[in-house]
Amino acid sequence: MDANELIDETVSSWVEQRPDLDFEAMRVALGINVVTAQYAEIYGNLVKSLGITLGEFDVLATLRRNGKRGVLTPKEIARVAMISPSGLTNRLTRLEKMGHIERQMDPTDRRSSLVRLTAKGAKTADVAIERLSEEMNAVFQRLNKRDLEAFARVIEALLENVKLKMSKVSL
Amino acid sequence: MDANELIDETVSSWVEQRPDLDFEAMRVALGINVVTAQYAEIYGNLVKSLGITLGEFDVLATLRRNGKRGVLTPKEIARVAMISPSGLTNRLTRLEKMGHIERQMDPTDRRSSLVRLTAKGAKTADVAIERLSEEMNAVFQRLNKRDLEAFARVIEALLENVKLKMSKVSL
DNA sequence: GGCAGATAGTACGACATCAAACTATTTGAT
DNA sequence: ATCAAATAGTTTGATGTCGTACTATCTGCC
Repeated sequence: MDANELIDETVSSWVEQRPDLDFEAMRVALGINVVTAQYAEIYGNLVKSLGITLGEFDVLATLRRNGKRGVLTPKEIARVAMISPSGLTNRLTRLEKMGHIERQMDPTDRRSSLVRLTAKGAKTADVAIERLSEEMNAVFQRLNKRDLEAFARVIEALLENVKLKMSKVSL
Repeated sequence: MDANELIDETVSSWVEQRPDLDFEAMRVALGINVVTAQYAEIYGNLVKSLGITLGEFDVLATLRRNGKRGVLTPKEIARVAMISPSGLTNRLTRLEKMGHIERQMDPTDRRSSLVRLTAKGAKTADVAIERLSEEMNAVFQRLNKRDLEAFARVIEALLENVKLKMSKVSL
């Protein structure tokens, strides 16, 4: 039983049970869900070999690519990583214990703080992003170029006018 | 700040920081993640108005479409819903308390049990799937037909040879 | 300047999940 | 027929997240 078979099985039993409804869009949505879950697992295992979770990598990656020398406030990290304030506190605490980041007082706003990537954290982020981008490029390289362009257009259209709230997304 | 802008921002800062790597596949993968997270939230709110979570709906839906009169063993539910055994036990307990399902002894195998959809559970599943399919069709109707076909092909190709394990997927 | 309201980050409680250990039962090899 | 191994489902313990409430600090209006 592979993923496409499971999806076919799911959709055709719905069609059988509810012939009054149209499940074609659902087939696509179900496929997206399974793809996402699948790659979340693959990427999760990949960063696990570096001793971190996907959520933790998300924070390291945000710092690595966004900050001047890897320094950002928690608020900014939360915005880009799309995580709740409390979830971020937990991630930062774990990363601090592991020595991937340091927290410092913000001299200009005593409510806030500055999160800085350590050398160890920067190294981890770099190795992870190298492997992840390599893995993703390998996967997509096998696909039909023209279809892939259409794929990207659909994704973009689906996200048009989507305002972001909280939700777990990585990279 | 909408979703496409966030993705653009993310990818271009990566390109700036690591010009030695190729992030084009990552852009697409990131888009898929955001789309999935976004629709998980929309669908989650939709079933929330019926008093259940997406995971619980997943079980109701599996029973509604797969069983002879909505009866399946937990093992079969776990297979199709892609959830761990312990996670399933919890979902079933919650659904039983709410009166959406009943658990009975399996006369042919005393280790196992039979999970049956109640009238209330079947009604909930039907209302939910009507609204969900309607919502999804409305979204996809706005998209370019040819692109959508290519989209489906890419999804299928990505899932080729994917053997399923555990992961949370709904519908 | 002072004070109401906004804002930054953290603490706490609840929740859903998984992995691993466990119990009860069935299967299959000899 | 017996018994080791496999299987079904539950329990337990740990994890990671969110929502809400809380503390500390800043901002802007008067």
